[in-house]
Amino acid sequence: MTGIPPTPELVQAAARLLLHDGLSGLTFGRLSRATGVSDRMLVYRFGTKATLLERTLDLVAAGLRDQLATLLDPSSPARMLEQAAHALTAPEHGPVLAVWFEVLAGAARKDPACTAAARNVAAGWHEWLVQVLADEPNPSLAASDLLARIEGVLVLHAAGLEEEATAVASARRRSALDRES
Amino acid sequence: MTGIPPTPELVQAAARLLLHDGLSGLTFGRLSRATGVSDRMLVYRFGTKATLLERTLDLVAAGLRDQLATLLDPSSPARMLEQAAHALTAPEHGPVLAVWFEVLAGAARKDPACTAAARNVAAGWHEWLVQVLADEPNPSLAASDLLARIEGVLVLHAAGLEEEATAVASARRRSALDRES
DNA sequence: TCTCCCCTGTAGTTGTCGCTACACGATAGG
DNA sequence: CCTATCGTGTAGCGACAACTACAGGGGAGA
Repeated sequence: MTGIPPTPELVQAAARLLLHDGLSGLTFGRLSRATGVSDRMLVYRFGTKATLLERTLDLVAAGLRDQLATLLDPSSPARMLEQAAHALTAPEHGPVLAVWFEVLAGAARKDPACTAAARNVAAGWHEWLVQVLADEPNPSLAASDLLARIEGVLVLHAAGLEEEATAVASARRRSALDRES
Repeated sequence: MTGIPPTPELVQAAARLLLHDGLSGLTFGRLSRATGVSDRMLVYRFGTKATLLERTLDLVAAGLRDQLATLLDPSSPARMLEQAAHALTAPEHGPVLAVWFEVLAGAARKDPACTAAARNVAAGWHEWLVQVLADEPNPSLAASDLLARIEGVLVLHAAGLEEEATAVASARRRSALDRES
């Protein structure tokens, strides 16, 4: 018995809440308090908590996908790892990374919404990188390799090994990726 | 007003629960139901939820640290990435990975317990890899690089890019790590 | 004008959360 | 033997979760 679909502003407010408070912090009650819309209306519009999460994750995933493209300079593939690491480890991206890790955790537990969202983001990134690295002998592998390195650096940084992370990201020795370009 | 310290069996039961249900699934109530110990007694022994989480994370972190050492063959550094990826992406490690990502998410949000646990695990892994890669020109950097690659592959796998993950892990072309050894 | 249905608000239900107040028995020191 | 502390149980607190029952209000069609 779900009513009219939720307005985009509502989903954006939910996304803001999600980034601020994490997956478990996104509740009807909090969203109600944050927007002034009564929780009853939120339930009416979204129907259920699962779809609220789904819509919100879709929006956040779209944002994450776009983020890489604006952060990286496609013209110098060899430096994209450094650029990505430098940009994404900035403090203002902490909440986004937190949600990303939470989604990965959900995916590791086979949660359907998280699995879909994680694949959404990762596949989008990979696809974009394949475009960028089209000149490589094996663009798909190069994209996977670069993506894995970026993610690895992010994990190291989140785990508190900041210096090791930047060292890996900025290593000037020729890497497999450099050799291929 | 905390009483006698919790028994190791209690913490182990908490760790089992944590792996099964995630960070938010570790509650006094559930642990009570799982062990038969009344929740009142759990509160009495642990004092507070935070210390319950702390003790449990300590135990899980120790397990995670040890896990790599038993999974990898130090005699062939060039294959450790492949070994780690193959072993850790097995289905039975799903819950452990989920908790690992959850802890990373907490660390990204500056949660003290998660930050400590994440650094605990990552630093332990790094330290062990430095020992193993002592013959490299730059053991610390090589260890960071390998660790980042492993984590990156795990992320890709968790995000549903299984093929890309195994491709990266098993790429037979000479990598930076191979050249250094 | 009457009616009907979509939208919205009030107020609940049921459950779990972390945590506490308090009473009771056993045990151990004086 | 008295007392006092320790360990344990019962019961409950207030907050919050997702969700529901139900009563209106108000515009649109007959």
